[in-house]
Amino acid sequence: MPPSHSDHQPQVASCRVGVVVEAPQHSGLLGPLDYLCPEPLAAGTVVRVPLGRRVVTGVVWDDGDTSSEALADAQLKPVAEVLHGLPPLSAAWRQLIQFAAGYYQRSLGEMTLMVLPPELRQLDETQWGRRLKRLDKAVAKDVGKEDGECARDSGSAQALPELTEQQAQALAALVGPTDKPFLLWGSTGSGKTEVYLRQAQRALDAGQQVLMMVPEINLTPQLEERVAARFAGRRIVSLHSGLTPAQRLRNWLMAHTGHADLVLGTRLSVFASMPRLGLIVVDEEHDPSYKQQDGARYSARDLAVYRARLEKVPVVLGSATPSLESWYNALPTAEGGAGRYVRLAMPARVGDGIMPTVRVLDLTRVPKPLPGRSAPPLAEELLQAIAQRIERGEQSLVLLNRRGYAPVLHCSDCGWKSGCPHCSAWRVFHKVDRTLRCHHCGFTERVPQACPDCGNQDIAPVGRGTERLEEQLAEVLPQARIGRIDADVTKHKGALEAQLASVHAGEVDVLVGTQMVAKGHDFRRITLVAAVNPDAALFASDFRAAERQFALLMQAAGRAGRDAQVAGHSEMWIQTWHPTHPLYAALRRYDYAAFAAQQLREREMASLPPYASLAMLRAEGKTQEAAQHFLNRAAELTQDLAGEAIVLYPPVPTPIQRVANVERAQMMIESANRLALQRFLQSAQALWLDEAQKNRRSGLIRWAVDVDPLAI
DNA sequence: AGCACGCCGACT
DNA sequence: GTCGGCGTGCTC
Repeated sequence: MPPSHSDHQPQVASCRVGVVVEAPQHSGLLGPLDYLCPEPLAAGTVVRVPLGRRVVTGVVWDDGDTSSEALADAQLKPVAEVLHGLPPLSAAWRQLIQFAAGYYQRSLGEMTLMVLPPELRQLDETQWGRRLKRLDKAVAKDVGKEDGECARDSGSAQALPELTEQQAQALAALVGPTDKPFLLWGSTGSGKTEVYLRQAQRALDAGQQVLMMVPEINLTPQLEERVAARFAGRRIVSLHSGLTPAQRLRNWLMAHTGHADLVLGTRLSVFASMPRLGLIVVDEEHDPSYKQQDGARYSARDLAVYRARLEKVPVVLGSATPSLESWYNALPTAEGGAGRYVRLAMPARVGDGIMPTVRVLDLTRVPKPLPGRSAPPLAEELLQAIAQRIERGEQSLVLLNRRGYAPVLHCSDCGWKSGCPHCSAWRVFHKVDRTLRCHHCGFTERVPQACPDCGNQDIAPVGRGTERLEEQLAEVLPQARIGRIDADVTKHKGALEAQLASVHAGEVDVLVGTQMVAKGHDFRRITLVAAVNPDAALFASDFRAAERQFALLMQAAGRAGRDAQVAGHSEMWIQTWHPTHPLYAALRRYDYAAFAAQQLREREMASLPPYASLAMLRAEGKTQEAAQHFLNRAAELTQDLAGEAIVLYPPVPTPIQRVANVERAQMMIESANRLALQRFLQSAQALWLDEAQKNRRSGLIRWAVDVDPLAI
């Protein structure tokens, strides 16, 4: 570049700063880039800097001229703008990002910019100034209102619910002298939320901020309301991807400037900048949505634990069915666990509510339908139980984890099936709008009148989803008012709320739904929950399938009978071909500990998490060969590096091999030693990067490392 | 990732 | 003769 003397640097620009800018791992821009500035800038300052022909947002990472001076001052460009009025991001925040970037194998720049509000990345200095002014005004107005209306001694107005013995014990332990993370293991309805709220109150009273994380914000409106009601005098902001860019920036700034006392958010909120952080809560810590599934694949739960240790604040992980990782960490060493967390158990339901009786319905003993008659949608016995509920004016919840009418259409003449032309998957028949839809790439067509291959008019749906179950139930239970909740219903704005309201108002007798209804919502009048087809998870190739299914069924059971009057005759039905499976045996007794112990034994024998660490090298290519070739080369190149401590498994196609005409393959990497795996990935990355470059011509499209993968 | 430069086919 | 395809390479 020409040695231009821009008017930004009238004298000698004496200082050098390292600035982190957005650039992916493969760009070769790994660490901070050096820029010149007229006066020193504090680390954490947000700046705009020239990068190539553009000006981008970046964060000052180191203020000293500690960075390698490979480039002379003359080769450096000056910082373009400083976002004045934005307090620098703290050292702790930067360390969290640095750790996350290293652990999940992404560039520092990508990680940093990814977790800042998207809006902040767009603004230049003048736009930023205007925003800041508007925000200051809003804060001033709010604060005035607050001081005028409610005294700061929040909580005095409302009567707090009385604590159970178990809650009191858990709360006593939470002030105990330990810096270990807490695992709050409390069954559904045991009052975990009350413990969070009391502990949050303590932090707020001490002038600290609270970070409360939930899996999906739209599934937990009830928690949001409770938090808002309890801390009416405090400023509470939410942080999730459903906000508009302006709201997201505003709420992020409220947290960053310390104006917000409590941040309630999804996984991305683990990166919220909070100068007075005093407590982190991770509700439903086992939930898979804490793991980001694309880009930088971080686990917000694991980062919450890291952040708590970093900032020396307590962290509470809560669940009725903890992830086996957390469970193992909380298991005392005497019981074969790691003893790294403190386990707080709350087994009893509040208000004497008991869990519904589990009834395992053995499908092998259900008589076959008479010739010419079709089988009923549910076993006769279960249908009768539902009919009884309807007579008594009670509600039933029927769970089927598959939306649409039927998962596939089939031609009985020529054998044609409704495959997706772009994916290795069937297109699902949706009867409501007469479409065939691919649930992986979204490809949608009107359902054909006749078989596209042979013209046969008689193409039939095979299997069933929630739409069909709803229809079939309406036929056999003509007296019932039937409702349905799944992703197809809720994609229309407000539909979920409307449907939930009608359930609560008692306008629905039988609610059909996918797993999304099993999470979070309280249904006071449901006294029967039925899992129609829970067996698939028992024999899935994914080693975590059983763990997920157990959590889901426990959660589903918790939907029933939360009122003591009805809890006595509440039931949880399991329709299964494998009635003696240990998963159902444990579920019968709601014995998570026994289930976990059995799973841990299997994991230990198979060298799987939590006894081993995993990473997955994933590749996408124009052909399956291209994807696998890269993985094979990647393995060859790093075989020596791997040595004894790291096991590289042969590359295989992913469970759904082709999505949107892209072929996918993956290679599992395993080690008994987490640190060794980290070091390996770190060194391997450079070699893979180079190899990937060479593979582009032969059809490699993308590749990425997934550390601690959830699904394999 | 952007966004250049750069060298080969079908249009005003 | 130019507009534009996306292959290769760089950004303090």
